[in-house]
Amino acid sequence: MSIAALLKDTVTESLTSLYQQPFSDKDFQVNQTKPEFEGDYTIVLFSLIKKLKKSPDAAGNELGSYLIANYPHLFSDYNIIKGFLNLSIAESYWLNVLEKNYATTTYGQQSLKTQRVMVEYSSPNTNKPLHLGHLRNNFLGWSTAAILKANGHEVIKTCIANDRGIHICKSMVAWQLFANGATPESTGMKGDHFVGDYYVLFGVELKKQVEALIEKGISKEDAEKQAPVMQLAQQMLVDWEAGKPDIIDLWKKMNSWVYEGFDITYKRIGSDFDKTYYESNTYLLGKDLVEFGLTKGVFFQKDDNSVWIDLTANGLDEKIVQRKDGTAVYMTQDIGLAVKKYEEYTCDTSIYVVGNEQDYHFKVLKLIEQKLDLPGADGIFHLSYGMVELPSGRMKTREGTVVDADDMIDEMVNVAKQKTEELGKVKDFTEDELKDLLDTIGLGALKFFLLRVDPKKKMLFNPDESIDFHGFTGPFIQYTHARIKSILRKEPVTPDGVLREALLPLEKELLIVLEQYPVIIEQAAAEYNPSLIANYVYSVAKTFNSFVTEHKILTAESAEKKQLRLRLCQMSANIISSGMSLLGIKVPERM
RNA sequence: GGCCCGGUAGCUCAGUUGAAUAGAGCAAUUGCCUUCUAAGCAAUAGGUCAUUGGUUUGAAUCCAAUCCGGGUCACCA
Repeated sequence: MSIAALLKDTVTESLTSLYQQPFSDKDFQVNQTKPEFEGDYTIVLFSLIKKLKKSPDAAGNELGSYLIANYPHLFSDYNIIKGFLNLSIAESYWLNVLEKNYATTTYGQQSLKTQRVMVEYSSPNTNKPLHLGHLRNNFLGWSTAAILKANGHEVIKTCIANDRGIHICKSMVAWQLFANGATPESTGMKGDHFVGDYYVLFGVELKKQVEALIEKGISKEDAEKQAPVMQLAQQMLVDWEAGKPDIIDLWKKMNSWVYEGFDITYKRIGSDFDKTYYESNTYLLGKDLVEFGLTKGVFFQKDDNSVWIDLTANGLDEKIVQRKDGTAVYMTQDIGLAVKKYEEYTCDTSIYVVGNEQDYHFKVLKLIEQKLDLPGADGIFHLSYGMVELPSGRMKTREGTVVDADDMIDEMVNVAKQKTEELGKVKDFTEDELKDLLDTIGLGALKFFLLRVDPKKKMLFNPDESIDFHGFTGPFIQYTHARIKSILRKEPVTPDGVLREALLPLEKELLIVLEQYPVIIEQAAAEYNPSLIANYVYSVAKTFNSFVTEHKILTAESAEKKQLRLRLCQMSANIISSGMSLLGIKVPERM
């Protein structure tokens, strides 16, 4: 049990037996003691004084002396300052934590209620390469899945490929018009970038044609509909839905190029999926459910035959679920896909890692599933994350301000290369080892940068200031790990040494931080929030660095002290490595 | 306009189940490499926690109003 939980239980029990009336852990607060006061953990007494009708000091003294008298193995001392009961935890307790855990490599409590959880993330469009926003999505989804697994849940990672629709047809039309049969192979380009260029070309051509039409006195709105390229794209969508063989062949060919490109990127960033759904297979799903909803009276039909749901009673608007021509809209297929997912995996929770611009969509989706009384409806959870913005605002494809994922990764690895060469610490590395290290550092910097911020919040990326390698960053933590490993290579922990040495302040401080790791993992899982892990691992590295600068390990004052510190090193390295692995970040042995 | 989210140091962010003098990193200034990796450590400086009012022994945190920023309200996905 964690010290925080143990304190809550112990204080609750003590209050109950001391004052002969029931207490719960909601009657008081347990905080870590601020560094300027004596003690390790603090009980805030104010909320107790009403119930006890005593002054904070009187209650604190009674509780403090009771705790010391009854739990001598847990508490060594206490003091009271202005309504705060500061407790010093017995040294033997901390030493025991260290002795029990220094060699532990896998952390994470098995939850009492183990669930089967689906995490859908990534969800790319197959007409252009991934950008920085997708990276935040991928890292977040992957890490959330890893954190849930660490807590004992069964996790199924899924991806929905948005592989059909008018946007896909646009790049296909442009390829037909302008490519002259060029392929990724013939041009030596990565497939997703190759196709993405034609998507951009379509936009350029469309703009040209629209401007020409406007000059002839046609309204902008009409011009966009009448532009020849747009008509081609629309016709192509009709042909695709009709299954016209040459269109289907082209579609398959171009999508396969994109997937080849995605595979390279996914492999590089470590994204993987247990199951991929394709919109081309799922876009017709949900139509039966529209029928079902109509007979159930959840949906209603307008005069033009379009089908709607009225959510005004829930404070929302009316929402269309089927077009007047009977075809499915985005919402329709999502209603269907949710049911399909449940039928295939019967997950307790189904998480959608999707940007917060779709908050409304998912609110409506869940409401509809619930009103239709569909299985798994209550388990739907939209893990909504904020956009990655540039100093100029949102990234916009049309304005060419999109930060490409592959470029970003390459740049990070380049910076890693430059820094590593400057420092010249790994000159004896083989070419493969060096390449591995640079990937580890570059990607580590990028992942940490995107994961350290609360997912819910939008975040800013300034391309002019490349991602830092100092301070609150991935490389800082990786570096700390490498330094620890360097010490442990010189002298590993021996399993025998009995620890009796008194703990110095920095040793204890580190141990207190290390002890909190399991609680952090649980909390990160409960909140679906990897940034808690990132912040925590950083605090471990920071605390360790203060400790290791002040105290010698290999030339410690005594053999026992050396063993104690080696154990602290071991435990710190294990926890840093474990925490970083939950973020999908590798830690090097040397750097 | 309706609904949703946000506003904390020059910049990027923690802290938001109420609690001691609001914390980090970057940028600035200053020390520390003959001994375990200086991608490090130690220190200085930097704040009307958007504004106003309220609840409370106690408010960055809860409530109300206002101002500012973003998102969303498509027979697009």
